[in-house]
Amino acid sequence: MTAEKKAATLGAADASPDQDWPGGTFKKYASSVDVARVAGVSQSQVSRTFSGSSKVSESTRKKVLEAAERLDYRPSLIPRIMLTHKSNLVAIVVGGLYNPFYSTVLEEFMIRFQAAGHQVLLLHIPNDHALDDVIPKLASYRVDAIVSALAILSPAGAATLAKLKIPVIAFNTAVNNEWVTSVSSENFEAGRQIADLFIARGARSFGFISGPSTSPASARRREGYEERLRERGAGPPTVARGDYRYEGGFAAALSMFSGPSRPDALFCANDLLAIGAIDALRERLVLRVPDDVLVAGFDDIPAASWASVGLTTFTPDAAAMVDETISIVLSAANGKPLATKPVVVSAKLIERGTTNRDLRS
Amino acid sequence: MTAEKKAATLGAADASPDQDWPGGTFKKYASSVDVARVAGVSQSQVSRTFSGSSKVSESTRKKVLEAAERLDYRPSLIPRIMLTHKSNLVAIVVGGLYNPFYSTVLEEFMIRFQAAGHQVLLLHIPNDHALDDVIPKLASYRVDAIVSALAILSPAGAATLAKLKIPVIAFNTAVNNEWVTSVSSENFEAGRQIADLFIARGARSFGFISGPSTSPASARRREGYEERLRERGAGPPTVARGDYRYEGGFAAALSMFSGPSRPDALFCANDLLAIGAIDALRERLVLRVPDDVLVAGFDDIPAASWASVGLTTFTPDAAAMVDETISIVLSAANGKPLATKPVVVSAKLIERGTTNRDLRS
DNA sequence: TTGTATGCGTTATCAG
DNA sequence: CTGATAACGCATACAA
Repeated sequence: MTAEKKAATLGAADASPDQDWPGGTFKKYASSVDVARVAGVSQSQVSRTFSGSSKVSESTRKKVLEAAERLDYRPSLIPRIMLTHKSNLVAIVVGGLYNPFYSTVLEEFMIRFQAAGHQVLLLHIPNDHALDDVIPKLASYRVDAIVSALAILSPAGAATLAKLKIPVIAFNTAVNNEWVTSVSSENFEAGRQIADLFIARGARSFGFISGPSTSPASARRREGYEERLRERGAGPPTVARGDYRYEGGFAAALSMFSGPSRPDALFCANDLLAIGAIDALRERLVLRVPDDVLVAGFDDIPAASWASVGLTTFTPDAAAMVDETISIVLSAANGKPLATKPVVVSAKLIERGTTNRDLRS
Repeated sequence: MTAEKKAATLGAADASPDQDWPGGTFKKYASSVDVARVAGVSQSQVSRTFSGSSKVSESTRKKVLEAAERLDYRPSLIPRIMLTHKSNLVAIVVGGLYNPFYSTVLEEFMIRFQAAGHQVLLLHIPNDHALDDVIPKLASYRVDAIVSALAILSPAGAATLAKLKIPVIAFNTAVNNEWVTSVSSENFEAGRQIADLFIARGARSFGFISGPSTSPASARRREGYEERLRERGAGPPTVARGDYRYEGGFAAALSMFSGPSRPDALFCANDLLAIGAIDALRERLVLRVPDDVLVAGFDDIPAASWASVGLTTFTPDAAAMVDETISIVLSAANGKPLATKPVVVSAKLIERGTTNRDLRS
């Protein structure tokens, strides 16, 4: 009876399998069964024609292709996911796309994943706390792997992710556990390097504008900076807290330079903060950069190399980081266990005009 | 026999349904059947417990939840897609995330779609030509709708998309057809407004730096600008072609001001171009902005309001555009036909220091 | 309230 | 080379 009914239904569908019906029923997609009927072959042959692997006679192939064309048939990937337990879906979790560093990296990821035959499921997490909201989605769509491109990912957040038993690659945050591997840039060493540069350029007193208090990257950069300053016999830096945004850098610089200690070198946890600080210095405090204050950032966002900015900063080897991440994801997606050792990519110091008058355009 | 075998398999799985097996077999996710067995109830009851709608006795419910917890069970959405023909997946197709305008909009979309219970499948298209590569993916994952946030979408590209018979919303590009609706900002009128502003600020000769030649938005902005200049009795603007990027604006300004005609007002098709042009003017040509040249852009990206930039520009009402897009997508996802009339949202002129000395910080 | 049976659109296996 | 048929994991109509 069911077969009967189906035959009738599809008899009608033959002519127009994806149109409105009198009753309002709407058959959106033709299935391989529909195509098979129109082509006069078995459903298996349709499947084989489209999967390409098996061999199908030329005549059958032609019939199938014609029917498929007529019916606008597109094979669905959904059933395949059920069979193979692989969705070919990779989740990328992002926080602040306002930071050009992350949007650039995201774009790079998309391009690379697409090239590798994976699709990207994009998720947004405003803060670590909201992680719980997206966890269910991640599992429900059976994503093969998760890339966390969050500026902030706490160990607790990482633990939550690990419960999913889906491989997680933490991009730019050095957290690790059984299911979480990290790919991040060298932060501590960068802090040390910039301290040396500042001193070489003649600075005597130092400042630091941090990211959010919960950012491990910001903390590491600061630690390296402070350690090296200590080693070189300089006093500890004055510290103000920013939020990784332009406005935060602007405000932090304003308050820092309204205080008693006015550093003559300022390291900021990222470029947006640094640009905000420079603007506060130049436009509001009428201080000259680099003549009165040296400034450096981290990320090498496009604006850092604008002629009007010329910001000394660190270029994380984003290409290498993306490469590493992709290869980890691909092997994880192939079922191989995660290599648990964290990957650390070095960041290269780029000196521009904000620490060197000779480099001003 | 099959049942026999399955029982055996799952007998083992009971204890550890998602662990490595001696043979290397790996059962990643527990299914509702597994949970049912452990809980000692039928699979239907598990389904009912998790769908929430039907009524399940408290005792059954508790047994199911306990078993699910033990097995780390997460219902899969995949079968549901097969049943309902709705994936709850919305594809967002992006091109240049290097433009902060688009990355900001993308972030807004993600937040809104997630709140509405949809997931975002992100696709990248470097150029209109590459559209064909992603079309199959779009159909294969049975996305409910497609949002095209491409800076450039040709009518031909739109036609290609339409063949999918999936509702498409073209964001910021005014192309339309049976399956493609557009939500874009008012471009022509903006061009007219900026012409008036330039004239009011005393400009006599005019320039325009365009986006890529294929960008309809750029073309419309230019048309409005030229029309109004003509109406006001000014000569036609000198035109140079950029590419929507900082570097393009920089180079275009350089070449334009090396030529015979040096405009004293310059309208750029977007903010990145404008900022590049300003830097070329100030840093390389030693011209003052706004004293020697007035400059305006379009998009109101964050950098436009930086103290060091202070760019006069147009704010597209991005929130309203996203709102409109979301509501179209949601109704389309509910099976309603597309309302085919294009939506146009006005953009608001924001005057800052690059056209007005009094507004310099 | 609970259990049984069926279908969704593929791929894979196994006979012809 | 081709065609049946059995899964995959869930939702749901139907029977109990």
